[in-house]
Amino acid sequence: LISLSMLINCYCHLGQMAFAFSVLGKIFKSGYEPSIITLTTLIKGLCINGQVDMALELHDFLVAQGFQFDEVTYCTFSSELCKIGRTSAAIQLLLKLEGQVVKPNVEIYNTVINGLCEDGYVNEAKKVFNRMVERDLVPDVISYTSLINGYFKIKRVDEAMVLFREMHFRNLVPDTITYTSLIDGLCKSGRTSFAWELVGEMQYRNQPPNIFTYSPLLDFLCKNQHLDKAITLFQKIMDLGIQPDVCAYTILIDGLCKYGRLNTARQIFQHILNEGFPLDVQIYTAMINGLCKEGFIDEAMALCLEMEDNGCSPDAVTFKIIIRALLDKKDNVMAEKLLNEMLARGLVK
RNA sequence: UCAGAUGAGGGGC
Repeated sequence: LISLSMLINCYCHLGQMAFAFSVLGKIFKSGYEPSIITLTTLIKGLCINGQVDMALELHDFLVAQGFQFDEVTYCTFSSELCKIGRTSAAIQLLLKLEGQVVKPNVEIYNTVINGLCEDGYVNEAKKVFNRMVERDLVPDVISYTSLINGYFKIKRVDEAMVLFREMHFRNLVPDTITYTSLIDGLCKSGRTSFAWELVGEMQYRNQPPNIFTYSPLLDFLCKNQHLDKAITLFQKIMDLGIQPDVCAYTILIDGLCKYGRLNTARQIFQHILNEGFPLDVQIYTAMINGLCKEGFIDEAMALCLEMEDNGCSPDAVTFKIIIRALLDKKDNVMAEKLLNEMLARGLVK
C-alpha cells in the first residue's frame, strides 16, 4: 500500500490523474482499503492539476462513506485554496474545523496567514495569528516568516522588524527562509547595508545563505544600475559554490539589458542556452524585452519562436512586449497578427 | 532513514 501511494504521488505530479485513479481502483480490487494518506495524496493531485472542486467533492463523498480525514488533508485543502485565490474559502474551512473533532493545527493556521498576506491583508493575517495564539497554539518559524514577508510586501518595515525580534523572545530560531524574507524586504526598501549585515549574521548563526538569499541583493544592484557590482556579486555567488538558478540569471540579464549592456546579456544568455540550462518563460521574456528595446525586433521574434520549440510558451507578457515594440515601429500589420495569435491562445482577458 | 501538509528571490504595464 505504501508503494502504491508513492506511485499515486508520482502520477499526480506528472499530471496523470487517470493513472493515479486506476491505481486506486487496483487497491480496491485487491480487497484493501486505501489509507488516509493515499486518499490525501489523490486529493492533492486533483488540486495541483486544477481540480480543487473535484477534490472537495471527492472529500465529501468519502466522508459520507465513513472516512475520517486528518490535519494534513485539511492543510492541503487550505493551502491549495489560497494558492488559487480562494482565501475566503480557506478561512471558512478553518472556522468550520475550529468547531470539529479534527482541530486545526499550526500548519493549517499558517496556510491561512500566508494566504491573507499574499492577498495584502496582512492585518487580517495578524488577527488570525492572534486567534491561533488565543487557542493555545504556538506560532512557529513559518507563522512568523509569513507575517514578516507580508509586512515587507506592504512596506511596513517596522512591523516586520518587531516580529523578527519577537521570534527571539519565543525562542524561535530564524532560518534561511526567514532571513531571506528580511533581506528581500530590506533590499526593496533600499536598506542594503542592513541586509548585508544579516547575511553576515546568517553565516554566524549557521543558517547558510543560498541562491534565494543572494537574489534580492543582486536584484537591488541591477535595478540601481550597479552592473559591475552585480557581476562581481554573481561571480562571488558561484565562487561560494552556489549554483545560480534561472531566477538569478533573469535578474542579471534583465539588468544588463535595461542599462545598456545588451551584448553582455546576449552572451550570457547564449552561454546558458548552449549549456542546456533549463530556461523558463520569464528569462526568455527578459531577453526579448532587451532586444526589443534596442530595436532588434526580428531577433526578438526569432527568440520567441525558439522558446516555443524549447517547450516554453510565450505568455501574455511576452506578447505585449513584442506587440508594443511593433506598434512603436509602426508595423501595425505584424502587431495585429500577434494580437490574433494571443487571442487564439486565450491570452487576452 | 523519506508513502501525504504550511513560509523566501526574477520578466511587460
